[in-house]
Amino acid sequence: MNYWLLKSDPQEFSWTDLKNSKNQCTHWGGVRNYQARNLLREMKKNDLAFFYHSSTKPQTIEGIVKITAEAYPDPTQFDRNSDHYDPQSTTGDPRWVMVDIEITRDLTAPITRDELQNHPKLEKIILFKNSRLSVQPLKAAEWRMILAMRRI
DNA sequence: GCCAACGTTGGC
DNA sequence: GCCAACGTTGGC
Repeated sequence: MNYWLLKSDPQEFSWTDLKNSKNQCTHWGGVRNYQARNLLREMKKNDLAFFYHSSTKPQTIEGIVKITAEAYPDPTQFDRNSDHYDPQSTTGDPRWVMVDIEITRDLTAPITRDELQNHPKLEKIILFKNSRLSVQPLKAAEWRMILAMRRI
């Protein structure tokens, strides 16, 4: 079992959008960064991830999702009309992938970036090293410490 | 709002 | 293959 943090700009796709999606499930893709792509490929079914709102104030962990489908080609890379269109990617050798996620639980309240930063033992998480990375792995211990910030 | 950091692109 | 230039993101 692996643990992750997935960043989403709520103006593009928010936790509320996910809640309102059919079966509270969605494709999670549009990633066009190799490091993030490689991490997506490492995801296993039933891995858990925090859903994190980026590019907003305050930035927050909104809830927990489960990986329901492992990496498969992201169709938007072949769609000329998509913002994520990549003319250099081919169906024979697709460059970008997505996974499927589904809500497993809400938090009692969102956890802000400030709260994470003030936690004495979370200074090593990737969020504070490379805050721009849109898919971030978390150690099991880190995951538990973050969860413990909300008694759920 | 500014600017540093990051990742990508392109000229050579 | 190097590195300058560029666009974007995010910390402050």
